[in-house]
Amino acid sequence: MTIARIALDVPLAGPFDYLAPQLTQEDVGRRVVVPFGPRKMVGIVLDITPHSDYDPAKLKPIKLVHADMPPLAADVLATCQFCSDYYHHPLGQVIFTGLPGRLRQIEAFTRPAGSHWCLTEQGAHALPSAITPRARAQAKLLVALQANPLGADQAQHISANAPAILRKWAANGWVQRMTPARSPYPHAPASPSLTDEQRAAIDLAQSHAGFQVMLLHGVTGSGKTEVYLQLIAKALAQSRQALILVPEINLTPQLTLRFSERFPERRIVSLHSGLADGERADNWLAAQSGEADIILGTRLAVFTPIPRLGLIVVDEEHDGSFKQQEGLRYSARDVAIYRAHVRDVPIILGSATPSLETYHNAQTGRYRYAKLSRRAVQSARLPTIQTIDTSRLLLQDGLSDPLVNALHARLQAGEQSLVFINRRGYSPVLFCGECGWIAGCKRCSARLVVHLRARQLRCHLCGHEEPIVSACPDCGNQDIRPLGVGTQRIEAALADRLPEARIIRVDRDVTRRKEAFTDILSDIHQGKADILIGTQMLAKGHDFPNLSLVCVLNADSGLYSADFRATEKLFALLLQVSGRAGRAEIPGEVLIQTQFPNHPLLHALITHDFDSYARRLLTERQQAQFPPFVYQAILRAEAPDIDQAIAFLDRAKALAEQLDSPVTLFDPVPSPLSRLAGLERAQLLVQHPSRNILQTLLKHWLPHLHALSDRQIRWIIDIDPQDL
DNA sequence: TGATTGGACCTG
DNA sequence: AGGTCCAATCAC
Repeated sequence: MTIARIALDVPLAGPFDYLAPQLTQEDVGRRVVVPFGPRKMVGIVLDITPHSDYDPAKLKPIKLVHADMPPLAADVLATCQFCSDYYHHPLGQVIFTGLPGRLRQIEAFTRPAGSHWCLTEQGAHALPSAITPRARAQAKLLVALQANPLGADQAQHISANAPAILRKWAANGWVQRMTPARSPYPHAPASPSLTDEQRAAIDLAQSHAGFQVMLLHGVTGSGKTEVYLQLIAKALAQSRQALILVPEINLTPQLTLRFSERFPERRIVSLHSGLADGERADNWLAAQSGEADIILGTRLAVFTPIPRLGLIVVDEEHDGSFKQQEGLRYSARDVAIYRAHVRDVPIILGSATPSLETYHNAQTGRYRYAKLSRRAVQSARLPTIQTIDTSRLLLQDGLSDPLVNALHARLQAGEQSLVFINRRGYSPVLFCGECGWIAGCKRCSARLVVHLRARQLRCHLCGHEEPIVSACPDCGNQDIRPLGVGTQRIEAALADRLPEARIIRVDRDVTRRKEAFTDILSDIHQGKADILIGTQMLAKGHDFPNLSLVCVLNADSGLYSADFRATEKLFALLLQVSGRAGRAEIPGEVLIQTQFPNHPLLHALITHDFDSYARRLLTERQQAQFPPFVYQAILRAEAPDIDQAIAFLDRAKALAEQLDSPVTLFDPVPSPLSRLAGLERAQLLVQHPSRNILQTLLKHWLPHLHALSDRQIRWIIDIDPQDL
């Protein structure tokens, strides 16, 4: 008997056995269609064996073996197995989170034909005599095709009738679609001269050929990307492929452009959730087949099969978006390190503000460490950072006079300013001064945010919307006020106080339309704005050459937060926003409004001293037994009633205590946002300094929880959680 | 009375 | 997860 063990996209411990006499060991990793209960499903072959533990009489034969995709490579399956074990998620579901959606469907996938047209051999012979001299468009097309393959837009440029002509020729077999070939000896344009630090970083990265992790710690503008480019060039020269992971979709077009300028002959594909299904599958297959040399993508790209993988780069490695917050809660950065290990290739983690985990690993010598401490453009200096003490100043709509004056000065000088406030909407609270009522979301334990222009109250967590009330629903008081400031309020206040300024607001409310963000960025680059008001969106990776002043408004909430990671995140964010100021020839200035100008975080920021602040935070973490000195897992439970959730976690905790493990089990507590979209949430934190001991407990503990939870309670485990 | 809705059960 | 089966509830 030939039995195939198949992984399926179901939340069950697989795999499932099927009769598959037509398959051999070579077919491990193949895409197949199998009957599963009353339905058909796509599966991935994990193994071929002669025996099954399952009742042989109940085995069903597989229905179909797809040939539209080569088998998944062993290292991809190994990476999925690792994720399944480490994140305690069913293997089948791990494998399918890594597959592009189109390949999860039962139907076979046909890759779209190439984007370019070229002459077939037949066409090269037949066409010159087939075209009458009077058909001028056809003659011009033929001449062009004899020189080079033609893109659709190029062809259209030659003649508006080109698509019809080409279709006719294709029907005769004279032309065909293709993807333009790359020259085997690409001539990359001359790269800029390197700083000593860049040179040293490149040397260090190449000092060892196989697996090694290197942290590339470079201040904003120090030229990290140039280091990536040089290392990628080296990998490509050895006929290898490179995988580059970036935090957000927003950053991919810019980076793709920079890569394609440097490697004009190479095929660069991007992979992220913003792509159309077909394009994503096509790009994925281009990576798998080796056609693509550079694969640039967000976290999901870490699972892409890459046969000639030679280098992995994780850019902005500290960024929270590398951790998936639902389903398989993986950290793409950590999975990438595992993958690099399996493939025995180097991996570069780049950041201006490394995560404390990574920084600690670099300090202790587990990772190699290269630092770029100076900006690559000689004349560019780090911005000067100053605080404005708001504990003794009157604020108007959240703005102090010195800050408005500074904005005014830049406006006069014809330079751009950025006002950073990490809160969208008009104001975060609607408050009744009479009885203390605050507008809250009915489904979440969150406050409703005032959106003045839309005349709505919105919950930023669940999306609930309701009209703004004009009187307090509790006491009928007419005098209810918006408290606090958001981007919209700042926009209104500045429009009022600096009426001559052209102001652009950039937050999720304005960039909801698909192309909006790109349009806004291009407006900013063309100097169509004097003042930018923005949230995090503007903090990350965008160069504004004419920007010389950055103002930070509401940083204080992160200074004394209950979340132990808040200071790390705030410090990274502030350094990043500060980096927006003065990238080119203009010296930059940063102003931070704060009630706590003496906070050590702000001191470190002013002196641009990441290292001593990071070491300080690490000391605190060690004393308090927080990551990276312990490994954590959180059991999160969700139920209609908070008591049910807590009761479940209590039982779970009791069960864990019986397992006699040295891990620390904390008491179940309601989650910080305990009510979310109508369900109550609670959580149980488990931690231990040894990753192994923690994992061993989880392995023995989690399987018992299925028996413990009833239908009302949903639970998940979050390994290495980002926020508590 | 049949039609609608929810939950238990199962998948190789 | 997603389907099927079955029984309790519902509108007329």
